[in-house]
Amino acid sequence: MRTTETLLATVRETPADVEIISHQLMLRAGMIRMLAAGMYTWLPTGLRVLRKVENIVREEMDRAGARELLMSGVQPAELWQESGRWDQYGPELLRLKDRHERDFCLGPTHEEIITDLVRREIRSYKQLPANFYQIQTKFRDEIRPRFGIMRAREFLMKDAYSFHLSEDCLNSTYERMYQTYTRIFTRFGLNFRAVLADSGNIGGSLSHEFHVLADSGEDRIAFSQNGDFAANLEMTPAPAPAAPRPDGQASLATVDTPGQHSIEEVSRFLNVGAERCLKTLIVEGTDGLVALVLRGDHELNRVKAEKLEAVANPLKMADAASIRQSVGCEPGSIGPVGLPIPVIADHSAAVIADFVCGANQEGRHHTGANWGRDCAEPALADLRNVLPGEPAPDGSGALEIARGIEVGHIFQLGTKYSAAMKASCLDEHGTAQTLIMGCYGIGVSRVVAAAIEQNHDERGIIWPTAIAPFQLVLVPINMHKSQRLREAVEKLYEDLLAAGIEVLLDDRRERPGVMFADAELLGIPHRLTFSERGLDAGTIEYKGRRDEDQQDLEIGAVVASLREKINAELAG
RNA sequence: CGGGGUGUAGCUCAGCCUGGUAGAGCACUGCCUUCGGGAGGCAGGGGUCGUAGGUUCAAAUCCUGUCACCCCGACCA
Repeated sequence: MRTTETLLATVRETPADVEIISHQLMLRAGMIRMLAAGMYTWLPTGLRVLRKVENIVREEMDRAGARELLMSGVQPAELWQESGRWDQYGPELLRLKDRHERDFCLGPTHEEIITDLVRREIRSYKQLPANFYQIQTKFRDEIRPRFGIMRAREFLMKDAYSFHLSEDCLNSTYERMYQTYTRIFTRFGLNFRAVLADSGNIGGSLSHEFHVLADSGEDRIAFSQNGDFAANLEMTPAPAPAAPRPDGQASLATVDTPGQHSIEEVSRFLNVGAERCLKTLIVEGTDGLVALVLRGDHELNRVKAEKLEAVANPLKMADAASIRQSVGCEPGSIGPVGLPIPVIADHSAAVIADFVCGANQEGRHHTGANWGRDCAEPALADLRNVLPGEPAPDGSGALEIARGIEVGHIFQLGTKYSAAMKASCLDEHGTAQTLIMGCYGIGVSRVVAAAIEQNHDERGIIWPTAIAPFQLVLVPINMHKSQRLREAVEKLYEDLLAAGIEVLLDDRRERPGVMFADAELLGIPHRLTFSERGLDAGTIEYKGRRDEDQQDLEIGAVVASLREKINAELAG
């Protein structure tokens, strides 16, 4: 393709108000433009990347025996009412009425539609297992769309749904999808990890998330060095305390701590390590307020807390007014001693003796406090996030914690939808059996943003070759001044195309600096610079996007050399 | 939805406090020079200052409503 034949739309300045790097670079590289909150137009350059991602997903899904179909983006309310989700889903489901006042919604996901299709079309166990997928635009009316394409309201998703008559069969397809996802993200050329995920409220079901590792990721994942253990941080059990609680030595004292509220402040003020202080968080419970007690240097894990029976789900921190009412003091000076509400302590908070905690009076703390003596023994639970270096729960070594962007999620659904919607089929005995389902999602458009988060530098994007908008950019220097150069460039361009290389010829009458800057911003992995000088020497300059320096290649060998480099990268 | 912020040229912003003829840089158009890392000169085009109302002789500027967007909190691919 020639630059003059497309809409390059690169911009030099970073738009204001744009927070994350992938969003900035997608705007600057002319990949997307915002239409409304969380809704974007994909410009030609961006669409090329999106299609690359999409095609890899499609190839691998096909290879795994899944069949592509395409469902309507607008869905009738009846099916959602049948599954019960019309009432459950909430405002994230964008509802609309047609001219006959019939209810519809914009599809945020397609379980209802596929289940309806399958119950009509599949009648015999001989047709199973079946796995159907589509690559299609989804709409979720997010409370707060942000980060550009990363969390858009309208986004492109690959969603697959599998159907089975036995758990074993589901497990085997699930495993196949796990392998397929691993292949897909490997082919993208991204650094990723599959982790065990929260299976939510659907009892006992297995679920894995696939994360692209990037410091800007919103999720935290924990994994052991040898890779045997990998889970979302919210799902990672904290290790039990190494030693039992020692006997308390100190006696309970009350000290003035004027204006000291946070653990850091109190710990510094009293010159006591944070691990000897207790952090008391007041949350809404199922029956009044509940206190959650953690070691000062530990962090509350919301998901773990939510799973406790006594704690409201979703987790909600109590507001200052209700704390004042039931505890009689401001947040920041609260502790378990004399606290008039139920106390649940994290295991490692419960083995500390002679601890520091709030005295439930503004500006005062206790020192030398002890469980059992100064306050009741607390209920125990795992409430905290694990820390880097702590042992993995399966004994596979020390844990590392990294940030990730969730780009894929596979899930064993069981019979949640098939039971509600009466989707069954006959088994080999002629008996109707409720279908067992799995579902498998990839955020296709999010992959594009995640790839940029993981691969960029101060000059712009650095695409992995497999998903780059172009594999190669050809930059002629002062082509307008030399007919001889123009002819050589055109010839080379044709040869590269003939060799199947996706090449962008920058045929603008621009100065070299402008073309170099745009090529780097666009993140094209390979660059050839062709000048009259090189023509005389019989060479062309080559530079990889990550390279420091250029190197000269013989003109005659350029096409084969590039073909080889690109093939090697695609084979990855 | 709650809290905070911003709307002035395609983009980045100044002007607003203290009301008095709408500005700069980049981008765009034309001409000249320049030509291997985002060139320079000259000449242009382009804004009912988000929007509706109010105060005033006079509103980008003050007041009220409203809309949009951004940032911080509960969801998810």
